Amino acid sequence: MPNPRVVSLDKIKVACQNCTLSALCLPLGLKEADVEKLDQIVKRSRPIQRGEALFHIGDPFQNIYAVKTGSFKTFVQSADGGEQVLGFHLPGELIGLDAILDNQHGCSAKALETSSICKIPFLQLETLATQLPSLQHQVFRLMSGEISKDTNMLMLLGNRSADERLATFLLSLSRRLAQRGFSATEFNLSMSRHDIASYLGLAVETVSRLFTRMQQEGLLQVDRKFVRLLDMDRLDELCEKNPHCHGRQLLP
Amino acid sequence: MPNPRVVSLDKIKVACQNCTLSALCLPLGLKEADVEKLDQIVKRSRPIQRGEALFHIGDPFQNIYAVKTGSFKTFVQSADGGEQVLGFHLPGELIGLDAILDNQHGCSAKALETSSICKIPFLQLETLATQLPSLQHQVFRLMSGEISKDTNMLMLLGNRSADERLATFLLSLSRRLAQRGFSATEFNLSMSRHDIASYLGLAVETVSRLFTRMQQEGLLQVDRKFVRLLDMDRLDELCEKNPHCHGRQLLP
DNA sequence: CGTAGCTTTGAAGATTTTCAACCTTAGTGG
DNA sequence: CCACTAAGGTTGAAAATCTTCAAAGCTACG
Repeated sequence: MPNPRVVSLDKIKVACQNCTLSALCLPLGLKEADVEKLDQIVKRSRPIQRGEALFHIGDPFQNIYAVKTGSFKTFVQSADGGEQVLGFHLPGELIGLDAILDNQHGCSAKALETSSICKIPFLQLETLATQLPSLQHQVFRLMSGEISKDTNMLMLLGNRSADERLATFLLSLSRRLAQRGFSATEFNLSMSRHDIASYLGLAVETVSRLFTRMQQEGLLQVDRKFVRLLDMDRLDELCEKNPHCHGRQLLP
Repeated sequence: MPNPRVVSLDKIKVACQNCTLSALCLPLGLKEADVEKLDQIVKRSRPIQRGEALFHIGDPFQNIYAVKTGSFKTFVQSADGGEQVLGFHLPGELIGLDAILDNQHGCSAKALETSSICKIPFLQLETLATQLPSLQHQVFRLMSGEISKDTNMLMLLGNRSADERLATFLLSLSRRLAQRGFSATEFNLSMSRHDIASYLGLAVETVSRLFTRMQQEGLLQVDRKFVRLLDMDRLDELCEKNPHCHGRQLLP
């Protein structure tokens, strides 16, 4: 049995643990030697406690962040102190890519639980990307993926009923967690009902009622933060409904 | 009076007419010599007729497009043949940045009127960006801007009433047209009511009623495709409402 | 153990959608 | 040149979803 410490593959594994690889390189593209160079500019960071801010809206833009463990929400404050949640960020996902244009953050980011991140100085990343075409390509891809993600969200909010929104949200979480090796059917919601409601453009009460009803209908099981998806097929059906039909005939 | 043909600035102007500069370089950043190089990879294109497709969903990704004149919509087809509109693209704006990740287009694009575009081969743009750090930076900025744009849209759809959505939509058009030197208060809606409704996540009838009511209230004047914004202040107020109050008390 | 905060539940109210019909516009062909 | 047709737009009334308001239940944490 070979000692894993001596093979160069191990370096990739190390980088992966730092989430450098998982976030920036996972969709293939980077050579091993390049991963090493990338790893050198990534800053480690102490754990971030639940409720602690990663950055605030208006902060000067310097780093992008890759979630290593835990989860974050991004949001903007409304006039009366309320929050509009813009997104949730799970392990392996990036935060801060929207700040490049204005050179300052357009939203705030806060930890939903004790989390750890990798800090990537954007200027250094740019410089390195100039030297490594495959890295440049990778960053383009990542940003493109971010745009696609938002586009999908637009479709979700644009023309879908509350049921479809919640189902889509849960399946999105499921898929993203499964991608990281977590269970696709059982997980904890690190965000509050309030956060979910804000994100989906619904009232808190509506989200609460939906959870209750979906449980009664056997679609899922929910206990406080814990969720178990029971009928993935029917949940899928809810998501695939035609935007213009609102899927209202689906439920009794 | 100097002959504009001989000064090198003219090259920028030429590029600008091709929309290379306006889309890719306008937010400063590129040196004159670099603009010239960029201009060399941009392909001109014949006019595109109303209803003609720029690309279809699933098409292999090769170019990004900059709108020179006219306008486009991006959309996805739903199960029953309906459309979900994802965005409208005015002169100077880019189309196709969401296709990099999957290497194929995730939506279709169609001309809303007779339009012209610049075709930018993405592979060549990437290669050039490797050589020109300022161009690389510029592309990062553009993509970041695209993410911000979507984020704003999420906020719009997430928690706002129909009035606020339409007001925000109209002011967004106004601002973007003004940026290109068009009138900020009078313009033609190249898209149908159906497109607007789909984009804003509303029923066609609701959009129609809103136009009628806003006209009655003196906010604007509307005749078929033509719109004149009369009370920008009150329209602004509609947009700035707190997401959680829904601004419903604003209207009688 | 008690309080604060989050979640759930109920009923009333409101905005928006749906359904249906009518009107207008643009384009076509006799 | 006019009538005709199809598509898009407008309007009205009923239905429905979702929100708001109100209150109670539960959990967690000091």
